[in-house]
Amino acid sequence: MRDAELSAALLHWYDRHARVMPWRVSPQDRARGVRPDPYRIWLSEVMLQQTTVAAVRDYFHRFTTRWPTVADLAAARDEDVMAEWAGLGYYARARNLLKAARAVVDAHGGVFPGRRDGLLGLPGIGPYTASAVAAIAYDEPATVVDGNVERVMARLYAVQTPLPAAKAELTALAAGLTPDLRPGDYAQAVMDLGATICTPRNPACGLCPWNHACLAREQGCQTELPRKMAKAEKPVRRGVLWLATRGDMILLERRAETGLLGGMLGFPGDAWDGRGGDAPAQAEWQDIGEVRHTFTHFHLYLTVLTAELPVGAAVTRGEFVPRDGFRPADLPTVMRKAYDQWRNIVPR
DNA sequence: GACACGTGGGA
DNA sequence: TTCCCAAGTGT
Repeated sequence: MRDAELSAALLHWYDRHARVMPWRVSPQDRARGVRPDPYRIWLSEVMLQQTTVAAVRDYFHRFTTRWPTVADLAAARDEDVMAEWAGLGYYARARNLLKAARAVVDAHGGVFPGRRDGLLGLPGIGPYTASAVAAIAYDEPATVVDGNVERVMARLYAVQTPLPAAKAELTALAAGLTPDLRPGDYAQAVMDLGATICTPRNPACGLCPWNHACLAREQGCQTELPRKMAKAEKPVRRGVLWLATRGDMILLERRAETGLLGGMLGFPGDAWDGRGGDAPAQAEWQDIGEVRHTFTHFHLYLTVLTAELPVGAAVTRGEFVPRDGFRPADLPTVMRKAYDQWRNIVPR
């Protein structure tokens, strides 16, 4: 099949099998002239970076309910946005989301750049997201290349080069298939194909609209593609978290703007590098057990220390807040694990 | 190119 | 339990 025939076959498949998502305009509605809201497309695409649709759904609903437009989001307080993002991970996304929203309001009059090149200039928008928003929201024939597309192209053309070296080749192959007609539907279609049919394990080749053109299937190597460079083993790191109370108050500390969990709320801790650190106060710290958490690039074993501080005690870090004035859900997951540990051991 | 950067779910 | 990974970006 020629490229144009492949694209047409995929769009035909998408017309019947498009997944329903809160931010998506169905191919049927789109054919009737319904346009997606660029704000919602952008927000969903940022949330979906390295994150599953299932994990994003509730966050997307809460964000769009609380901040229905980019102007609403631009006017939000940083701490509110970070709290709403808590648990979704990759917190630089939330920080960049706010920067981009404010840039759109301040520099673009509240209107998103209408082309891929303009979108690329916004914080948190890279090659993938710029293409996705341009294609889906503005029907620009931009080529989306995410993990799904890389996998689909590697199989369709039996590319044996391992990732990430194969990235440029896979991008070129994907670009060759991108149609001028319905590029927004096509972008979503090729990603849906990768997410539901051309899956990493056990691809459903029997249901694939491209199965007769697929070189990997012809060669029987589809489950081995795309090849990837072996990943380095995750090191183990250890550290402590100090969970202090004073009556009905609990000690919280806002983390530095950059780096791990940047900008998020948490409990004071050491640097988690085995070199120790300064406790927020002199006290008889009690060990209430270990919390385990795995980040992208290391395993973390945390010792949770707790103490009830007297009213006059000097506190050098963080801020006491009323326990009923903060929600554990505002914490990143590793901090929430420590909080849960404390709740289970020190009830009430 | 390499590495930092989260999380939860599935095999 | 452990590993892999899911609609990537910034440095």
